[in-house]
Amino acid sequence: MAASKDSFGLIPVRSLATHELVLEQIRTAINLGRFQPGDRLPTERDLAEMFEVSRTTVREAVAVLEGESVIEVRRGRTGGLIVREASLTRKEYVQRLRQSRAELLGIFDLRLAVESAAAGLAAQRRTAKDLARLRRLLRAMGAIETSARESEEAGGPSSFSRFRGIDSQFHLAIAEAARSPRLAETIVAARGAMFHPIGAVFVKIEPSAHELHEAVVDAIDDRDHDRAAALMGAHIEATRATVEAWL
Amino acid sequence: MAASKDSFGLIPVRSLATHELVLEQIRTAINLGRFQPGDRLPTERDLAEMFEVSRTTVREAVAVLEGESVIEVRRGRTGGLIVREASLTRKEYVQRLRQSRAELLGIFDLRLAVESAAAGLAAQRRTAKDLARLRRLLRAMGAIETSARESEEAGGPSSFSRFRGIDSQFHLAIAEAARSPRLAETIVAARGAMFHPIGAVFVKIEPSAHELHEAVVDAIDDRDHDRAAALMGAHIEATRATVEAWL
Amino acid sequence: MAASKDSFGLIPVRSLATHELVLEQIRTAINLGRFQPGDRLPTERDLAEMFEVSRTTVREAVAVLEGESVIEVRRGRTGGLIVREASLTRKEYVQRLRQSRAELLGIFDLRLAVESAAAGLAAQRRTAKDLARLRRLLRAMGAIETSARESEEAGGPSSFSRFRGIDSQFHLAIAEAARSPRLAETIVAARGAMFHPIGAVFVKIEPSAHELHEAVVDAIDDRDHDRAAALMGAHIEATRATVEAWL
Amino acid sequence: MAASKDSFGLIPVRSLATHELVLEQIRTAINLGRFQPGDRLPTERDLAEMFEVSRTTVREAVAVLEGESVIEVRRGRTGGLIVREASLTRKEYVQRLRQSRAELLGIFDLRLAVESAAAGLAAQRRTAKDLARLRRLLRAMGAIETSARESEEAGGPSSFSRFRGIDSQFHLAIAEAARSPRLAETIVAARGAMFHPIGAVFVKIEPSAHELHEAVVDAIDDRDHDRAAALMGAHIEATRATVEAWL
DNA sequence: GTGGTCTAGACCACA
DNA sequence: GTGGTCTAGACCACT
Repeated sequence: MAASKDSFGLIPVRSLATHELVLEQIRTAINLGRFQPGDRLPTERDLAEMFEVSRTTVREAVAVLEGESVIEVRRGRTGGLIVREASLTRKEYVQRLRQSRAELLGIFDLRLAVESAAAGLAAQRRTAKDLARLRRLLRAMGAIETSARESEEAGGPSSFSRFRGIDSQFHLAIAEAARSPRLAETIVAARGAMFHPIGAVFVKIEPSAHELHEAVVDAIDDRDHDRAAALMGAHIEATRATVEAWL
Repeated sequence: MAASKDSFGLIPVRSLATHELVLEQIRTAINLGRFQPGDRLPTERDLAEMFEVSRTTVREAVAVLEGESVIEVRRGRTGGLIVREASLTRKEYVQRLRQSRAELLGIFDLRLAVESAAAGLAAQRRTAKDLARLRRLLRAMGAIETSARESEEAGGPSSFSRFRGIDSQFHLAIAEAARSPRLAETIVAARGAMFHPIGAVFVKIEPSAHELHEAVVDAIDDRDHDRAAALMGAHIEATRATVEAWL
Repeated sequence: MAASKDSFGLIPVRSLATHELVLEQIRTAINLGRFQPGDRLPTERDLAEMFEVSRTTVREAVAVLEGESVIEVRRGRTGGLIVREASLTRKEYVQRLRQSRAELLGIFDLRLAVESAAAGLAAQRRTAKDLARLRRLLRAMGAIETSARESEEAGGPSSFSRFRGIDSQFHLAIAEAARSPRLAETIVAARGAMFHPIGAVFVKIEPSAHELHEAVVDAIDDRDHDRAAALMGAHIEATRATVEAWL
Repeated sequence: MAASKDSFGLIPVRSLATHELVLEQIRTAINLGRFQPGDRLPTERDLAEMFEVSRTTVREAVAVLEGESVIEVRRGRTGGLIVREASLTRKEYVQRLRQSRAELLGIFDLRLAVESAAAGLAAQRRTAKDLARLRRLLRAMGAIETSARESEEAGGPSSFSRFRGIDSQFHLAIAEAARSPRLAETIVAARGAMFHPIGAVFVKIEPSAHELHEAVVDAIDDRDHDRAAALMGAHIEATRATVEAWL
């Protein structure tokens, strides 16, 4: 990125093959919790249609994910592409995370910038519908947290996983309420990048998360730009601290 | 961006050919003023090395830029790839800008977020060397502005063009001082996107720009995170206002 | 051609790029009817082998032909390079022909010289096999003419197109029977040049053509040099008259 | 030229480098006698201008000709590119000719076709000026023949060489009088090809040549198409017979 | 098994 | 020592 005197900021390019793009989208969707362990992905035929590519290309991506044990391919009438439970232990994950520590913490600089800004803009530009959606997502997360606390181990990882899915939806809903496609796009990319080294890891729900989520939504409700931005910033800083503590 | 219920946020992919990536990098470098009208780009062989691609691939990109009259190709020992003067009149530019008005203003949401954050982080993380570089760039911009004011027409567009080149260096220097590669990358992308619909247009230097630049650097000098971020925000808002006024 | 005193007959040279040579051969083969509308050209790999050039070079020629809508490029296993129907109306063709009237009529001087000579030599040098081939081609042309007359519109342009293909084969078969490579080469070049301004135009079959074709073959059968040459001359003069009438 | 069933008449291409084209033009001009032994070629600078190429390219061609001892490069004020005497003995030439016997005789088929046709057309289309030029060339050839006969060896090869130069001019003058650029072009190419394997060989002047030349011009003068064509045909057949006798 | 793209290296024409 | 062109081989996306 540095514009060193001789290179004029021109840096090596690498063209991503179509199946790599498909792979990344599916992988990110799983990492963001849009597909939960046990869920079935759309059929290859549908995926090909969504991505506007041929089935061959989808199959190449699917083959990689199967090779990584991220999904399981079941044949026959009841078959399909099934998302598997994350197979690494938490210890193994932390191991992997440490290897991309700098990268991971760096991403928080970006998230802090764009998600705070998005929360601020959302406070100014949100519609009643946006607000209703945020409240609905808050309730859903609350329910998961409660049930998780009650049966400490019962749902275990699975409840974390569901939490992460809804958490992602929540952050993206704020990005949408900010009515700024570029900003939203950057947020998605940053979140995707954050989960990339992690995979669909089970994340301990940090205690403050739910409270801060609610506070952000209240600020957005009040159309208070600065408070919304500040609270979102605090939330992300708290997450950064939690992650940093693991490493 | 919207994760509509059925599509799970999966969107059509389009693999960018290597030569398209090369094209965009060269185009952006010109738009950011890293190459001025009359400048020679690196030779095709050097570009190929920088991008880590074959000369063939570079040539495909070069052919497009030549077709668009962005560069001129001269043969022989004294030849090379020469950046041409922007050929559109200001009126024609404004015309074109209007067609991408929404896109253009949307980019400012992103710039505001990431460049303010970068300025804030720069205040915390900058080295003495970063500071010296910023001061140097400020002086260079001051000199251009002074000479431009004195001889209203003399340097004309050319002085604007040089100004834009240094202005870009200034903003990127702040991004670097923030020590956050992801943030810097996003800033480069946002600035590149901003100039995309514009091309290497000559831009009226807004009066407040120089003062705000200096104020930002002073805040960075003082290691004052919030003031640096706020002033950078003000600068970008002022630029947005200027652009909006044209449209 | 004039050897003006000062220039010693030395004229500017222009090196034809390999892909231009490839282009002209393919274009000429289509114009001569060796490939009919709807036909598939050999694959790019096969063309490269035939021309003894790299696929890259073939592709440059293919790109031009696609740009001119002479061929259509279809991808995938069932794809290939498909010759398209000529898209101009007859009126448009005549328009274009008029612009190269002098060039076109001039070519007939050359055709008259070389094709008459070839017919004469063929009468002297032909083998039984040559003769059988000529008779076979005569029958094929007769069949097309008959069917075209019966169903005035049915086959329409398509029957003209097939006729032209076989007509070309007929004339080249005589050139081959003359056992003179230089002469044959010149005949091919002249016929190619003749069709160049025309493209794969549909040509009204002139009434006398078939009779004269038969008479020429009879003379060749009889080993009558002068009669063969004279009849071929008459045939070409008749064609010239037909073309001249359009202009 | 055979359109073998599988190859569709498509044959290997070979792109001629610019310096090869230059080389061939200079070589042919020498072979046709446009430049005589001892003559100076135009300067490299002038040749570059005539051919519309750079001096470098001319120099490459010149280097080859020098390497073949066809010309001699003299430096300094009195220098230039000097055409040398043919250095092979007649025996060596005949040796070389035999190797291209078939090629050589084949060329006569083409010459017979196009030069007879040109003579015929010249009879129809010649102007008074064309005629005067032909008569002038006849006289020049007559003068050389007379002087050559008188001093059998004196001028020796040199008088043959001059004869060949004027003979070429004569045949090309007829081609021009035929007012058919394509035909003229083919004649030049055929004559160039004929001399190619020979080089600037000294040719025994065949006895009948002068008489037939005169007879052809008389026929052209009388506007007698058929007689002109027939006599030119006879002349070329006689030349073919002479050449065949050597082989 | 087609066309679409890329690579690494080479030679040429030009100034 | 620049851009212009070609080669031989490879992998990819599509049908």
